Amino acid sequence: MDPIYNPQAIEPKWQKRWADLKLFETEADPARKKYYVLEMLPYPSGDIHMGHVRNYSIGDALARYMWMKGFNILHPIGWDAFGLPAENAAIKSQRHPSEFTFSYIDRMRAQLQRLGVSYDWRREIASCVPEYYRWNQWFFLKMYERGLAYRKKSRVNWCPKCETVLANEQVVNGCCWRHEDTPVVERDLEQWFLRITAYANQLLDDMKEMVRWPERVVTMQQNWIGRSQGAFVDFTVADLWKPLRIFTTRIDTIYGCTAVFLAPDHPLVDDLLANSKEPTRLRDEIERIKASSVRARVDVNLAKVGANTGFMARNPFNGEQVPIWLANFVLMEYGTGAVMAVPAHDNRDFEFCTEYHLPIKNVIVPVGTPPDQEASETLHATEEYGRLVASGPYTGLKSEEAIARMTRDAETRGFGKGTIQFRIKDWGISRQRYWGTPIPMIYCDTDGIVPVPESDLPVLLPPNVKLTGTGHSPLADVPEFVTTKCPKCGKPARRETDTMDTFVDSSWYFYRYTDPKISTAPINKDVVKYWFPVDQYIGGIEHAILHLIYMRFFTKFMRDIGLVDFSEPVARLFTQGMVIKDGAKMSKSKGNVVDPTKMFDKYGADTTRLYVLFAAPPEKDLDWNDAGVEGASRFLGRVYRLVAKHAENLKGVKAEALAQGGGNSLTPEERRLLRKAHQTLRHITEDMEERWHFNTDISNAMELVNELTELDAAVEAGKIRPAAHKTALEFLVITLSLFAPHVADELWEALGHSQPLLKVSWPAFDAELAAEDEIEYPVQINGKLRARIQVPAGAGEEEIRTRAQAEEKVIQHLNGLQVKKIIVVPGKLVSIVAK
RNA sequence: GCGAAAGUGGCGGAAUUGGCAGACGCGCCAGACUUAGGAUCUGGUCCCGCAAGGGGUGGGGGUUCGAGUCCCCCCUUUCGCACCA
Repeated sequence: MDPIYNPQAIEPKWQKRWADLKLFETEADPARKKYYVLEMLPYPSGDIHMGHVRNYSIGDALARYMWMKGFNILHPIGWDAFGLPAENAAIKSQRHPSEFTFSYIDRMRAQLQRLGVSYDWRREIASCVPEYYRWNQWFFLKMYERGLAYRKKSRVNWCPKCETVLANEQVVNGCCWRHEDTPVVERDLEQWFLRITAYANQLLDDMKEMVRWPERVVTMQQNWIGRSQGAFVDFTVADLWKPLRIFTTRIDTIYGCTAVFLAPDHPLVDDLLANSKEPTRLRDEIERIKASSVRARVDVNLAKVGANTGFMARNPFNGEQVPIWLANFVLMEYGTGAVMAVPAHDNRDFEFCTEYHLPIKNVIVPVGTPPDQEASETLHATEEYGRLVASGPYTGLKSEEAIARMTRDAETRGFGKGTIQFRIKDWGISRQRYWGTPIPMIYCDTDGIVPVPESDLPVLLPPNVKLTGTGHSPLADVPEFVTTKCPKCGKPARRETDTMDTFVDSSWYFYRYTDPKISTAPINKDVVKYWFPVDQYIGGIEHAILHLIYMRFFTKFMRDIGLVDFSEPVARLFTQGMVIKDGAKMSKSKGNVVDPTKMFDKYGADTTRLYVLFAAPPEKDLDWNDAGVEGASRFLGRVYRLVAKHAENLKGVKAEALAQGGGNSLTPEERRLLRKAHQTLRHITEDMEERWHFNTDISNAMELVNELTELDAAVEAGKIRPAAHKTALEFLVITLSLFAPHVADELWEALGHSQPLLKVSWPAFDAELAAEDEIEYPVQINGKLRARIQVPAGAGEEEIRTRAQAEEKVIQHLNGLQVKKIIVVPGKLVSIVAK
């Protein structure tokens, strides 16, 4: 073997060997236990970045471990290939987005293959091919059949840079998720929506199955879905005899209601205007409030602004009339767009009512409050539950009781009902762009909206299209696409020209991997049954409430149409940290990008992977440091030389012979080396099962290398026999194969093996060999470390105590003191309390 | 404002259940080999102190024989949500 570590020769050699052996190709096999490792599929942007390297290195370490543990592994990769960047590049260069996309895929595939990840490349998918996206259309039609896809005109988020609509999930701090400094503007557009709200309750309830998901992600999804239980109550607009429905979660405070607040765009506002005695003033006020309303907000701490409409509303519980105000903080999109103002028990209402000198009426007191203190002055809102006062027949009830009873009474008396409101909205999927899945719908003057028949799928994206990026659907400019026949009446009709949000593509792609070529259905049910659920999904936290909620929604829908028989697709989720350099996320605009391929050229893929896993635990952000890569490179060089030096001699040696000897016949040096080897194996085995602190796994491997280096003289002196030496070296190579697989296979071969490491079973560590035979006990006196004693591992507490007291330094420090207590913690330390 | 996570040497980080703080690596210092070193190897490296010893995990308090770890208060950073009635 080459005496010098040369990754540029080793890595291509093994990548070719693995491919020739079809090492990573797997099939469903009901006789074997399966394990599905999934990493989030990349967008083909042109080049892989360090985030990809990190993601796939984590996944590969796990996949290779599970492989060696004997599982049948599904480990696929594909391309999230539709989307705006390719379209924007196409506009600039007047070429077709598919040119960019496919050439980028080729380039990134080559880069990924250099990384040497254990993918079954036969299963590669790209979402931009008709064989894939026709099933997006199929899912859409199935949803349409069931009333889960629908079209409506609504106010939508529009990104002026993307020139398209965004889903709520794609709006971040009022700005576009892809353009963080571009505020989203509102437009009223006819849009297609997927009724994710129909699954809101299930999306919440099924979280009980997501026990192996990061709590953070579960919480974020809970907040996003935002379920809240409350009641509608119908007030009446006094002069108009019109009902005005409000939503509240605190019906128990309704006797403290001193006003009703309307969103400025509430439908009743037009009525009020028409009947107002001072319409001019009111119209001005409305404009003013709209301008400062929550929806148009740029500032985070928006001041409360409002205006009195001059109208009154009647509270159905007590018949009181309260003024109707417009308020800038009331959202039309949530509840009913109208709220009752209870300034004594809601902070926002309090702030508003104080500002506009509206009365404040206290109706809740803490449960133990004596009667004479009930009428204390209100200086701030108290939002806690308590006991009702001044609340007619409900006075004296506790909040919980009152909520139940008042909701029931509102129902029986016909002016309200209990309800559950969600914060999550339906998923707007129409995009006014070209490079996406055409929405398979047809508009006919006679028959209205008509779905494309399933047999006519796919609706193909026309290849010849002029891309201008001017904010209307490019497909509308392609007459041969737009013009079609109505499937019902056969008369000329027009096709829908919007395309789907690309998050539709990624909502079910991981099912497709199990049988990527099937042409009769989106998925092969039987194969899905074998491979699912995904055992481990790995990706960035940024998808916590985008992709990761959409894919759950899709799975529930797939279950309801009989494609799958479970409700949650992913058993365990891992969210990796970002890759940071110089205190900021790597990005072209900041100029702090480290190009992985440059690292491959300079150090090799193994070193790059090893460094990325070593520099930080995988869930934390990773601070990139060029000097650290040098360290990883040096380490692999050291390992290589260590094995290369002895490989020739050890080739024919059998490793197992000594390891099974129970330790008795070993020389002290052998004992020491094998102890370290088994300790390392123990640490890494246990860590792979649960913790995944690859950084400490690698540091353990480094310690083993240090031990091997220190004991090298003993090897040469014959104090360590070849079998023991080889065992230690093999453990090192096996554990390294999870993180640096190419060099590991090279060394494994040099040690005389013909099968690659993936075919080797993960060895079991020997707890006896890993155990220390002497333990060093620190001895503390009054909490201060005073001495260390060596005690045989089997020693009892009494012996440890005696030895500690006999220690010279201990005697010195106890001089003149009286021992009160001696605490012996077996395996840990001795603590002496003295006065 | 609400919620979550975090704060440990010059740097990345380790300490899995309350038990020797700083593993491992980077950097730095010294030495060896060398024509040379940005290769390789060896030793050193939390702070104060010659030493004995003392101090030390954002700050302050507490529980405990013993606290980076548990409890209370405060500060800082990052992330998520942000008028959701």
